[in-house]
Order: sequence, then structure tokens, then C-alpha cells
Amino acid sequence: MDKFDLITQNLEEVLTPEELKILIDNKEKLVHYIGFEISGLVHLGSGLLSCMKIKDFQEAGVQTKIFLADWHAWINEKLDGKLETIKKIGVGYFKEAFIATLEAIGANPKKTEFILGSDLYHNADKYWLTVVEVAKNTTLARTQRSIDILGKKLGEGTDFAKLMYPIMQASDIFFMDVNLAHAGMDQRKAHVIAKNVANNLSFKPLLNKNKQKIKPVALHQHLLLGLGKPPRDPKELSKEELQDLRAEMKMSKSKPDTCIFVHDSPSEIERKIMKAYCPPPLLSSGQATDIEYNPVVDWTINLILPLKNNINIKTQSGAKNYKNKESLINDYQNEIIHPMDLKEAVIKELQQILNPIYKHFQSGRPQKLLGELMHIKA
RNA sequence: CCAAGGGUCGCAUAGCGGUCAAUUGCACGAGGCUGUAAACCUCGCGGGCUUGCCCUACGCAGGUUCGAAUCCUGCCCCUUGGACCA
Repeated sequence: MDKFDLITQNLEEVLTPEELKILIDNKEKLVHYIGFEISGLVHLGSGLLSCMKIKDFQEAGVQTKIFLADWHAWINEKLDGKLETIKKIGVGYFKEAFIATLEAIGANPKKTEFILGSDLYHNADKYWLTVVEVAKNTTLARTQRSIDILGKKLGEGTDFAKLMYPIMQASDIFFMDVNLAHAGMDQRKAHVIAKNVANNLSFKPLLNKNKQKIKPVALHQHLLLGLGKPPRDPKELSKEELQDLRAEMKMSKSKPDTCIFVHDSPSEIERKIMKAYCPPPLLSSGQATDIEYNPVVDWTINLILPLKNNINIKTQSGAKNYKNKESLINDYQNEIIHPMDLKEAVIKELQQILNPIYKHFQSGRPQKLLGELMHIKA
């Protein structure tokens, strides 16, 4: 597979493919980054899915970085709200979880640079110059609209630091010389800010080999659905409301059983998948359901298939191997695959994929780090 | 700093001297029904048990009262407005 395909496969959006082609054609050094708030347990959406892309990037010869966004987590009041705690968890548990996940899916943790926000910002005049410069080139309204990155709606009680979040996020990209900014679809507004201000920066612009200012390419991956039922009926919503719904439905740590963590035990995996919302194509009322909002199907086509390239499903008419999402969806829609069959298959696959991570966290330092995190949460 | 309003069991709401472990909705949990889940129905939803009582609870600390989530005082925090702006 060529570089472009490796870099873009299984993504939901590339901003823009043309810019990416130019980077590749000009043999620019490709520098990737993905940032994570240090916010608690690492789940499949942030952990697995992102690491799968990191593997692709590594295979394409891209330099990969994981940014441990402790300041951002602090701004967003994660964990106990204290920067010190967040920092500690970041370099401890969080880093450990990503290393284990990268290993489990065959990526190389040693080729991934982990950068802690606090370290990046320490004594870094140019960073703060860039923050101000990004801010000077972004309107208040635009910044406000970007706040939903934080998973919160802008309300009366919003403190000002929250407005700094997207500005800092955009600045991170430039300060780390990142030309491939990778994140979930929910982060696109911050990336768009970065692209919009790219040509106006003077202190730390993003440059190509010829020292010309360029915009970072933004790579956005699918947001895995949480395992719960959609809070509203998709059929009755407008396009914009559908986007909101999508955001509401993404896997979230705050909804305990709607997400699976990278180090969940085989029995936890089974329990959670069995509880998952998974409507058949037709309800008994004769009404059709929207497969787009079926989390188990979503996980199968966006997680299992990209990772394993196929999935075995035992149906009442026998076992069948699926290699692409089209045939799988087709059989699900035609009730050849029963929801229960799909669940059983997904449970098996996930247990297998996640087992090394589970084991990794069963003893020694990783276990201790996880224990400490659980303690803070309680 | 001033003024007004406000802080109730995860969230949101009601209560405004005893009938309040505190209303209602959501969320959550258990069971029933489904080849899964959802929907639906029933129950539970501060803790402990000998199931009636005990303990701990309505921002924090005191006070008034036989009795306070409810009244008073002080403090903390939030919201909105104002004042200040060399």
C-alpha cells in the first residue's frame, strides 16, 4: 500500500487530501501528533482506534508523537482538577496504557514519542508568543464555537481558561512542527483554527522544506459509538441535530457501561457487549431501525474489521467469515446475522485483541498505576 | 468592593418550623417479557440491622426552638448587575 493510502485508510475526513499529496510528493518529513487529555481510563475510542492509525503512520514512515495534554485536562477539570495529579497520571498510567495498546496491535511504542504538555510549555517563550498570535488571528465567536471540544456546552458559568483551550491546542501543532494533526472528528474545529491561522504566524509557523509557510493537514478518525441507546430518535432530526447526536453518542467514560477500556477483563468485555443496545433491522412493530446508530455494528465495521481484516460469525445457518463491511451489513439487514450472533463474535474478537493489555495491567507497575488512578477517581 | 438572587440525595427540580431520609423527572440497579439490547411492566435507588428503630445527611460553622432543609448570625462559593478604570 502506498503512503497516501496508509495514512488515510479508515479515516473519516482528511483536510485536505490535496495538501497531503503535496507533502508526500515533495518528500517532506512527515510529523504526526495526536493529543489526549489525561482524563481517566483509556477506552477503545481514544486508545485502540488511535493506535491503529499510529501503526499505519509508522508503516508509512511518519514520525509519530503522542501528546499528553495535562494542561488541557487541567483546564477541563479532569480527574481531581489538580495539575500535579493530572501530570502524574499522564506520565504514569496513561503512557503505560498507550504503550501496551500500541504493542498489542503490533505498532512500535519505541518509535512513538510521548510529550508531556508541561514539559513542552516549560520556559518556552515562543510557545506563548504563538498562543497569542493564534488568538490574535481567531475571533472570539469562533473560539467559543470550538469549545464543544471539551465535551461541554458553553454556558454562563464558563471560565475563561476554557477559551484558551482550543487556542493552545492549535498552538501545540505549530510548536511541535506537526504537519499531520490527528484526532477524532470531535476535534475538527480546533484543527480548522490551526489551518486558518497557519499563514499568519510569524514566530513559529509551520514550514515546508523550502521554508514556505504551510497549513497542517488534519486527519480525523471516526468516533466510536457508546454502547447505549441513542438518546433521541435519529429519524426525527435535522442534519445538524444528527451531528450533535453523534457527539452525544460517542463513547464516554462518564457513562460507565457504554465504553470498554483497553485493559478490561474478558468477563467485563462480555458483560458490557451483552448489555449493549443492538436493535435488529426490523422492530416487531415493523419499523426499520437505522444501522448507523447500532453500536455493535459500528464497532464491528470500524474497529474489528480494520484491525483483523475479517470476522467469523456463527449464525443459525452456520459459521461465516466476513472480510468487508458491505457483506456483513447486508447479512445483518437481511436477518441472516442475528444481533446475538454478532455480539458473540465481537466479544470473542475483542477479548482476543485486548487480552495482552489486560494481562499487562494485571501485575507489577502497571497494576499499581491503574490502582492509583482508580483511587483518585473514588 | 456594593446590590440582588442562589447553593437540596449522580444531574435537574420541589419543599420554606413538625406529617422530611426529604417531591418529581432523568440517569442508574434488580427482576419479568423478548434468541441480545431497546420498548414495556414491577420493584429498588444514604448507611446499618432484630424492618422498627438507630446513625449520617439539605454549602460550612454556630445559634433560636420541645423540634430546623426550612428562622437568625458569621463564613465560603456561584450567578447577574453595578462601582472602580491613574
